[in-house]
Amino acid sequence: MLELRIIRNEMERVLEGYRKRNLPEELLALIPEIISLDDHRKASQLLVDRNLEKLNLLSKEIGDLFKNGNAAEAESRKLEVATIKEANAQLEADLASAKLGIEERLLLLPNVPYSLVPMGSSAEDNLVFKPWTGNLPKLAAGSLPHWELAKKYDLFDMELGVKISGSGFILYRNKGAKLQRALINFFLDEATKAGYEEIQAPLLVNADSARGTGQLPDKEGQMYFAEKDNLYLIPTAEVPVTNIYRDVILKKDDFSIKMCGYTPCFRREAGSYGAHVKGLNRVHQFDKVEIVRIEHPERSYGVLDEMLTHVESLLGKLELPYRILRLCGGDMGFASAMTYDFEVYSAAQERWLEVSSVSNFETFQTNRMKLRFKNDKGDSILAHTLNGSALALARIVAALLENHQDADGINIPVALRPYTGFDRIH
RNA sequence: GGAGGAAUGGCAGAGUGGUUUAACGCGGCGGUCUUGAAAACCGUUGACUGUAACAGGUCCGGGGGUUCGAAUCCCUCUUCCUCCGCCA
Repeated sequence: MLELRIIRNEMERVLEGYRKRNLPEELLALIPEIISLDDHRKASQLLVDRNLEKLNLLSKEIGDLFKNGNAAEAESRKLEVATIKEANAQLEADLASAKLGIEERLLLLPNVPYSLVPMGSSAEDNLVFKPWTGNLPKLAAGSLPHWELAKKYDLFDMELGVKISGSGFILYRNKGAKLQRALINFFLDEATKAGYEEIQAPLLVNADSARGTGQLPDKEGQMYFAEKDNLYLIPTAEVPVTNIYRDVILKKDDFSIKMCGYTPCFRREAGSYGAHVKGLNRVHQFDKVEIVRIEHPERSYGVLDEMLTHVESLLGKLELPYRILRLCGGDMGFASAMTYDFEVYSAAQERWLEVSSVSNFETFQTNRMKLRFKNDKGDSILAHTLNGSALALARIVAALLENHQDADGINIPVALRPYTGFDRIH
């Protein structure tokens, strides 16, 4: 949730940022409404507080009067109290509705894009921040897309996924299952080497956690929900891992906080059926190792670059051609201030697949989570949060299978061989 | 699932209706002393809101209620502990 402080103090930057997102007029119109509601809130608060002060004083007087045996005088003060309370009830209702109005509107406003974010309305306008400079793999005639390779080498089964659960659920088997496990371990080990603490977090979370990282109310329809227990299946490890620090005040030397976690991710992907959902390209359940950082605001963009380097090294070791996009305002997620997407080239499909998204949320999550640190002056300052996939499995598997195939098998990248225990699928 | 108990500041722990403006202690911070440190002694010590700065207001697990007045009484929810049952 965007800080009210930013709206009040940095209006220029907010408006400039929202132009990059092509924010519709009706949302821009919320900004002056929020400011006037907040003025109203302050005024009401002042009046309410003054009345409360009077009530506090009167209560003390009444206590003293009773002690001194002056019951008559005490009773007359009680009448005074009743009058003030009645007047205050209306003011308090007024105050509550102003607060609610501010909250409702703030929840509708996305994060303000960082200065480097390009203007744009769709994926077309994303900046290719780091193009692939090598040659794209050219596959021999007869090369197969990953869903055909899966059948040929018995790696995963989509029909069984449908039978057991429904469309979009995959059953991995044999070397397909082992490849999954190998990738997860590889990614976790690489993150550990880079200094990230490994976390195993709950896969179901409560509404407070989903709200903390911004999935609620914005993406409610994208999450599976266990109604009986009021728990959401996580769409990413970001949710449970970041929420470790909900309602926490850090000391300044608690930085840097670096955590990673492997979890399955559950996404309903409502309304996204279409041409590009074949095979592993878009599924309801996939595995992902996520890296999460909690940082001092002055360092967060340096850390974002550091995270890019980490993801790059993973893709390099997997011998996959990749490029990095800096997302334009219109294509960025609601909560993000700047996002880089990593795409790997899927040679048989001849298209780029998004395999990682690395974002700086600045204070958008911490404002809602109340995650702060103490500066030298003793003020509580909101920390910055960042996270990124390092990496997401299903599409990586698709690209690995397609790019490393030859006529009668698939080669496993050297870095992964200690983890798979085999060099080749054939 | 059943029966009982509990939840107070960073930690520990008093407080059962009116100097609680939350005791005492530990820890933290500052100081005295010391070549330096420890010990000892003295002082200080949370969050939110609000103000130019004061003032003021809110917060004793969450929410609601009783009362002139609630950490304290009532209702409700959540979490933890003990015992029983079930169980990977």
